[in-house]
Amino acid sequence: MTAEARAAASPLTERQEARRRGILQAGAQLAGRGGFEAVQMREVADAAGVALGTLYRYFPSKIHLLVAVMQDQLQHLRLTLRRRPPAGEGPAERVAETLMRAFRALQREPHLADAMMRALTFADRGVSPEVDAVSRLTTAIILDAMELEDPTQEQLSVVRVIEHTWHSALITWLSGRESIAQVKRDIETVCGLIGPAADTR
Amino acid sequence: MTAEARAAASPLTERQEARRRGILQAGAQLAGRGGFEAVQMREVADAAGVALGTLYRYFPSKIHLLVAVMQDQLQHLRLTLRRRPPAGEGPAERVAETLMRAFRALQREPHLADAMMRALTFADRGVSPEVDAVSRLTTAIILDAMELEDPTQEQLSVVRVIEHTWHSALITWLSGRESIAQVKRDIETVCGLIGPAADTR
DNA sequence: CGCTAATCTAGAACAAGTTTCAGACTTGTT
DNA sequence: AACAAGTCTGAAACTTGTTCTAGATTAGCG
Repeated sequence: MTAEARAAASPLTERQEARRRGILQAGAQLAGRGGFEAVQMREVADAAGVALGTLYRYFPSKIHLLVAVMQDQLQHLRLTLRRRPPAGEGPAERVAETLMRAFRALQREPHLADAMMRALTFADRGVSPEVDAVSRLTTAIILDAMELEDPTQEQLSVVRVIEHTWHSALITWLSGRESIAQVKRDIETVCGLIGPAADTR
Repeated sequence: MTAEARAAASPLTERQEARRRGILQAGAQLAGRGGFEAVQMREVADAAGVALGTLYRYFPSKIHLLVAVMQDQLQHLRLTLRRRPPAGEGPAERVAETLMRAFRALQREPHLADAMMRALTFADRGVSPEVDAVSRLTTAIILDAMELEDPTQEQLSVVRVIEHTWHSALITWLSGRESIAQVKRDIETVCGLIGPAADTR
């Protein structure tokens, strides 16, 4: 548990922490079974052994819940990547490899991916802080892969464009309008923006 | 045969065409006033002077309706662009100019933009044909700006990446997590993929 | 321990998207 | 003109996200 979470909201007790985790797990499980629409708040509450009102105290909407699930998944991904970092030669290759690894993980759980991505892009201003946390995590993962400490404005814009492409390509794939091969190509294409070697000229 | 297949096959009568336009206009008007959530199907039906069941016969869901509104807007945009094409020197400049013009138009109607974009990215497989039509229109607008007749696979992937960036940057702007200036920079950055003039690599 | 405030539960209630249905109206055909 | 098929209306019903309430439970504290 981070110090920020403690500072932002009043710290959760042990049982509350357990409840929160149970809710997240129930949500992820239902999402994995049937995607966004299968995550029904009454069922989540049931599966987590918690009253509906309590669920809403922890996560003020279905979108909040699914964005939190996504944050959870990204944290796992980041740890996995720390243990086995991408092995490409340049930053562009490493970012592409990182995203393709994430993509393959999502392909194994397309329903979960559907629920998370739909929630993320449908989120309105009321969920901005949470969506922003997800976005910062994604940025951090990409910057990790680039092995960049101190990005310039241009590099940050490139990273944003990569994130945009990543999100939108996933959505397009999930709705059946783009193939796995096309997503792969899109990722490789956008990674071309990173440039083959930033400081050779 | 499905209802859609029939609708696509058999042309609408005059009155039906008028009803359809009335519904689209009512939808766009409500969307312009209060965004996605302000488009309530009962109100749309009311404003269009049509029964709820009829509204659902023309547009089988709120998402379908808003995606159709978007298609309508894109068709207008394309005509406008035909009349006054972008004047940049290279394809990259012209695409950026085109997208920035569209962006400025959306800034004038942020609520409408919200309703259309949220519908577009939230659409599931059941709306794929309609979303695909919007996507093809967008692609056509970009290819128009590039003045490209016969794009290669690589060029098509670049166009897809531009579209992804365009959609996702708009969503991010609409939810208040990215500024107008950042969206502009993202557009210019991704247009860098088009390559300055003739590619020499 | 005993008190107070916060939290949790069960369940009803509400809101908006969607479905359904019986009856009225249009349209095209003979 | 008369009929059959399809379309539209008005209204109720159903679904699922969200809110609300009254009472039970828990946590922190003197």
